[in-house]
Amino acid sequence: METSSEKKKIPHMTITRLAQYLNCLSLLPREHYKEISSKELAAKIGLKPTVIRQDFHHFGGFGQAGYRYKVPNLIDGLERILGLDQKQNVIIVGVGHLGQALANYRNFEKLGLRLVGLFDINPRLIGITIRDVRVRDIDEIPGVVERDNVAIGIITTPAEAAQSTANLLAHAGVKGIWNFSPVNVAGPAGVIIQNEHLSVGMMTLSYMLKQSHPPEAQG
Amino acid sequence: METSSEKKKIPHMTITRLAQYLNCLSLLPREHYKEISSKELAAKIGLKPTVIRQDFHHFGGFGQAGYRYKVPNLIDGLERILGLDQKQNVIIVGVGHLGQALANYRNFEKLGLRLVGLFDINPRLIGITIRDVRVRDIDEIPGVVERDNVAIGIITTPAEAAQSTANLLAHAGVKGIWNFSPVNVAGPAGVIIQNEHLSVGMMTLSYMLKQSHPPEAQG
DNA sequence: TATTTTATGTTATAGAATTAACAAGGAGGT
DNA sequence: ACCTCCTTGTTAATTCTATAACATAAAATA
Repeated sequence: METSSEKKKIPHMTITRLAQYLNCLSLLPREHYKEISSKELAAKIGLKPTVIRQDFHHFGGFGQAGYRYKVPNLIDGLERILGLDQKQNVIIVGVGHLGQALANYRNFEKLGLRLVGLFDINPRLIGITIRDVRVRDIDEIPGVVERDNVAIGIITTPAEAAQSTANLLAHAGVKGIWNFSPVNVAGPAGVIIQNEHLSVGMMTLSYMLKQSHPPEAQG
Repeated sequence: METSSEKKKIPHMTITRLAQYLNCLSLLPREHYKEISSKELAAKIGLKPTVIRQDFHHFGGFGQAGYRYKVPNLIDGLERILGLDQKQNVIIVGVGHLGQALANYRNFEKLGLRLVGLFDINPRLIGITIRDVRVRDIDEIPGVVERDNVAIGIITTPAEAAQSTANLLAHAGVKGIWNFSPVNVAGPAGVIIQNEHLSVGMMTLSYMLKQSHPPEAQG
């Protein structure tokens, strides 16, 4: 039970973990896991059970003392918190390899997303169809966003075009931008921007590799 | 305990940010930015200058009081810390859309990576060439890893094949695994694993959208 | 040349997150 | 029915992180 007017600050790491929990739960066979304990879930992700319980506690908890968590109940609750219960229309701008990979991403439906548009500036790409969605010119973006009530724009353009694409999307009226280009893009207040940098993950892996496998036997 | 080397515990968030700094620095035009201040860099990423200085301080700092940071010097230092100065051979397992997107990723060279192998189980993919690299069957992985001294294996297989691929890679002798499949994979001690979940970024964006744009007058 | 400005390195404090410890409640066996 | 074992919700303590404040040092300016 949360008081309606009160907005407790949820740690950002908690949100990230909630997403991991949901991802993990949605992938396990339904028949074998009607229920799951914080201990079991923690083991699957590599965390301690207290982390999970503390995360859930921010939202009043999802179970009852003594019981284990009901998996469907847990999934529903997490989806509701993360806003995945509401279906959203999305478009992808930039139909290069990464754009095409995302367009073919099967888990989009699980995330409550419906791909309603693909856009590029390359005339050789305009007109082709991917998963029943035709590639159109980017100047059609404003119309599509308004007509189809597009909530999220995905940027998979080269770095040079990323910021202008973000501006175009924001001006067209999207509420969120998921940016896969190498550069950080900025937007007007009110537009949520998620910058996704693949290289960051690679660099952290590289760092950890260096830590565990030092290049030279150094004492 | 205290060893002569600088093996203090570096916060994980610091490493993530170092990667962002390097990514940002490497993308700005060299002629305009021979030097940069913590204030300027912070503004570009959306942080406070103190965060950057504190991060650098873990490694003794990269400048001198009064001077601004020399960009090339900064880049070199960050690359050295992150282990990007040492060139590493990598292979990609799973030549679906995402695998092909990564194989065409131009920034691989910047990360010190050299793609030396592509692998799949699909006979229709085996034999094709992407960026001068031929797709081979996965049973050739052990030989290639040993012969070409492959340090990192990238998993872009479906969820079902992810863990077995990780096992195969670990047994073949890779030191690190970069996993893009939806499931977390585990590995033996000594093998560093970086699980990259695209859905997590999407879910956090969805959450933030819900916070700023409440669905309807509900509750 | 003296002074102001700006910059980083360093240290100390406030704040946040993780971890541990405890309380409450149900299931299962004897 | 009683006892023991588990499990979650909650609170407290510890650890870690981010922020602010300060010291140091060079460049720009008058």
